[in-house]
Amino acid sequence: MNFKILKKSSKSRARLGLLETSHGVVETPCLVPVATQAVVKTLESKEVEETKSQILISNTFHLHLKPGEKIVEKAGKIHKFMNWKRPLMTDSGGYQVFSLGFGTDYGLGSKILKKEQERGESIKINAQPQQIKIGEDGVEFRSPLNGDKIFIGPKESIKIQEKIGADIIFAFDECTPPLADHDYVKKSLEKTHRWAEICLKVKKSDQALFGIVQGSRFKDLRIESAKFIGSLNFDGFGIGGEFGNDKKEMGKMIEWVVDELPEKKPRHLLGVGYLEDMETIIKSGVDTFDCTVPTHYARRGIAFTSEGKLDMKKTIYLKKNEPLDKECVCNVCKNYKKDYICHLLKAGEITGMKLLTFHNLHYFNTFVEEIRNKIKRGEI
RNA sequence: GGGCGUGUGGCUGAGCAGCAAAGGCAACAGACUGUAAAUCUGUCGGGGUAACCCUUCGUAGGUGCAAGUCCUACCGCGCCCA
Repeated sequence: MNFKILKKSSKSRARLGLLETSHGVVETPCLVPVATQAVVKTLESKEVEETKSQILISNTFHLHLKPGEKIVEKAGKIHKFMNWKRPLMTDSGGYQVFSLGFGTDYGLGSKILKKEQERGESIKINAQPQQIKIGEDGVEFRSPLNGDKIFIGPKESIKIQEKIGADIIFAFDECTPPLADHDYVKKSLEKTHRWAEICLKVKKSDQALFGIVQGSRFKDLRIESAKFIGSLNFDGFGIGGEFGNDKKEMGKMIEWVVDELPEKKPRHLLGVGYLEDMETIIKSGVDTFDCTVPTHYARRGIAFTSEGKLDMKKTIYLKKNEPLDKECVCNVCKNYKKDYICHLLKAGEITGMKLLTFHNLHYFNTFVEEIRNKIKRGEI
C-alpha cells in the first residue's frame, strides 16, 4: 500500500489523497462502506461498485465465527471469496470487545453518549463486562451464534486477518465504553498499546497494518496514545473509541490525535459517518472513515436525501409517485418511485431494503465526492 | 323447519362473574455512528398534567353487591339434519 497526498487545504487539516493498493486506488477522503460478513447486506459486489464505493471494510470477528478464515483462505482469500475486485480492509474485532461487552451491559453506543444517559462514569478501573472476559493477552468471547468460547488477542486477530487477506488490516484494540472513567481508559490504553506492538511483531504478510489510537474523550490520553501509536511502524492509523458528549467536541478530539500522527500516513476514523459529521471529520484531517449508517438505516426503511432523512415506511409515501431524491442520478432514483419503495417495505419485501441500501450508499458516496471537490476548489 | 355453535376495541383473537378487557397485526411516534441490528422502545376507546372521570364486548330485557362473562327473547353469521 502506498499513500500519496495530492493537496493539503490551507483552510483546515483536510487533504486530498490517493490510497494505492494492489487492488486499485482509493481517492480520499473516502467513506468505507461496511461489509461485516464479506457482504454489503442486500447487495452483490457489482452493485456495490455501482454505488461509487471504492473500498469496503469487513470484520475479523464475524468471519472467524462464520464461515471461519480457513474457508475464506481456501476460496482464494476475501477478494475472490466475495468477488470484490477493489480494495478491502478488515477490522480487527476490537470493536466487538466493546459491542459484546459493556455495550451490551449498558445498552450503549460507542461514539457519542446518548442524551438520556448520564455521564455516571460507572465503569471503573478493572471492571469487567458480564459476558466477555478482557485479559492481558486478549479477550474471551462467547459466540453469539452458539455460545462457544472464543479467544481473540492481537496474535490471533492478525493471523486471522492474514488468512482473510484484505489489503489493509487493523491492530487488535479495546474500544473503550463511553461510561469508562479516566483510570479505566488509561489502563485499557496501555493494554491496547502493548497489543499494537504485538500485532506489528506477529504480522508476516505484506498487508498494510493500521494501528489504533484510543484514549476516549480525555485529551491527555488521546495525545499519549497518538504519540505512542504514531511512533510505531504502522502503515496508517485508525482512530477509535468515543468522542465526548456532543458532536461539536468530536472535531476537536480528532484534531488532538491528528496533530500527533505522522503526516504522510493515512488516518482512518473508525465508525463515524453521519452526513452531518462528514465535513467536520474531514476538516479535522481524516482520510477514510467507515460507518454502518447508510446500509443499516436502509434496512430500517430510512432514505437519506437532499430533503433530509425520510422514513419510507410511513404511509404517506404510498401516495408519492416521485423519486426518493429528485436530484439523485442513481439507478434507484432513475427507475423507482417512493410509492413502490414504501409498498415493498410495508410488505416486508427484501427488495425494498436493497433499493434503499443502494440509494443511501450512492448518496453518501456522492456527498463525500462533493467534499473532495470542495477541497480541490479550496473551499474548505 | 329442527339441532348445535358463534357474535369482543381499525382487523385478528384471548377472556366465561370483580377489566378499559391478554397476544398478534395494522397505525402513529422515537432510537440506531469500527453491524449479536430486515431490530428495539413507546402510544394505541374518549377526556384530563395527574390521583381520576366517562363510554365500551350484536340488540333488548333479567338474575347478582358485581355481567363480554349466567338466564330469556330477538337479530346476524356458521356448520349439520330434514
